[in-house]
Amino acid sequence: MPQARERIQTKTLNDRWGPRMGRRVGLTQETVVAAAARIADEDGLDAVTLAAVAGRLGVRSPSLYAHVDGLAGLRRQLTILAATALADELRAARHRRHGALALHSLASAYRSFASNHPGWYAASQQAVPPGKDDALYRALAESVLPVMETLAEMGVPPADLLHQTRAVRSALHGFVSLERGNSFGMSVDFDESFRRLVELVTRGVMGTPQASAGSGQGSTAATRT
Amino acid sequence: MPQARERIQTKTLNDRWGPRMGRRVGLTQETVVAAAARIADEDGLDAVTLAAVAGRLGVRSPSLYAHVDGLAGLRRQLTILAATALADELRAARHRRHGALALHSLASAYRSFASNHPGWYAASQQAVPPGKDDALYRALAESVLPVMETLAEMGVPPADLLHQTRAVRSALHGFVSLERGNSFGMSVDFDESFRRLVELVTRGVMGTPQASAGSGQGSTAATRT
DNA sequence: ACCAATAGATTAACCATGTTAGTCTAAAAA
DNA sequence: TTTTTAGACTAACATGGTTAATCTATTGGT
Repeated sequence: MPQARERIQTKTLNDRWGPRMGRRVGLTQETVVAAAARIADEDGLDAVTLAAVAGRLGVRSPSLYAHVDGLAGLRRQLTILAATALADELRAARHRRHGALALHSLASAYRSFASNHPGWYAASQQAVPPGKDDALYRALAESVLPVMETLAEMGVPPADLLHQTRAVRSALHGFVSLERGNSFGMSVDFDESFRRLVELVTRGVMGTPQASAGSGQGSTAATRT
Repeated sequence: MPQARERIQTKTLNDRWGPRMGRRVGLTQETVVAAAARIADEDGLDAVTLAAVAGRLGVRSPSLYAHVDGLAGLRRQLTILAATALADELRAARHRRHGALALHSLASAYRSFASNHPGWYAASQQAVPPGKDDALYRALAESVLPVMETLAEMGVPPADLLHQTRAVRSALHGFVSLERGNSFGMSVDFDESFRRLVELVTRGVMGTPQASAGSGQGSTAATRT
């Protein structure tokens, strides 16, 4: 039986087969990133490891490399997904609202997103690696756009738009980041603090007494600020 | 030569001695944390690993356990060191200044600290683990105190102090975090943006039109807000 | 000066994670 | 049906954290 013998020979090199060695299990990039996203929200962004994702999908870690470019690639995809989700929420919050009300709604949605999806929020606010990565930058820009549009619609002059957008983002991200990081001692009245912060920022944005005649870009195309 | 033989025998159990096995090298907790601090600033907070610290000190990783409680303990110590350093800077910035000028100086020092010591800043703003850790909390509270004192001296009523302190911290941390994380697209005019943000916040804090008669704590003892 | 105890370094070993290389086979394509 | 390929796998290695057991220079007592 040369054939049987050969089979045995080839198998002996590698004879501890699982029940479905080589069985395709139907992973896609979306599946993998979705699993990572669930882990991020449930166990924190730091718990997003290839091992954990593979474990949840019933697969071994190296299998993920067929769908995702290692851990770095997976985290990048997760950032894109998270930024896109945040952008959607912010857009929806702004929908059909105007002026200060739009800004308040936006701020509220921002904080809620971080509360409902802490892992996604963390992913969406990760340090941006240098080098141009179009898809990543576009997704991040999308999440900033609603802020900029709201301010523009509130009458912030183009020359101030960039600075004011940065101010609003700073306030929102700062508060949410400190709150999520448990960095406010004494756990009282976070809601009230946030309400006041948003009002402070709203007043500051609507006042806009300084213009300094800078060169403002007229359009609000998807550009990161 | 029985003596020589015995030496050889005892050595054969373990014959790959480095040139100074067991030689005490004079490590202390301070030395170890200082090495970690240098690495944090030079290569980023994520580069602070036991292996890296040990490597810099010319020592093997397990040796660090005599001085520091594992990686978690090391990072905790680093946070304390960083928060203390930040507190010192903020205190100095406030020194002999009053009103809006004090706040501007404080804000400037805050941003400079993050710029000069990115690793320390990151360490000082880490998510705070739950459970009471007195030394850690005290160090973090120290770094917040100058903000609170400045606002109190500017005339913010006690009932508003906690909220306003949170607002200022949010704005500062948010801006610095986004700036450090390369999250502001188009690298123009960060200084101008920061200047405006600080002025916006200053106006908002000095206005303080809402008081809502909350129960303010009269003293500004070292309490985290 | 000697001796015992200790502090602080070491190696060894183990676990988890990321990654690459090579293998195998079910599924897709020819 | 045969061939090719995509997608799973094991094996092997690197890096990092951690514990245990060991050794010895230092320290402190006699």
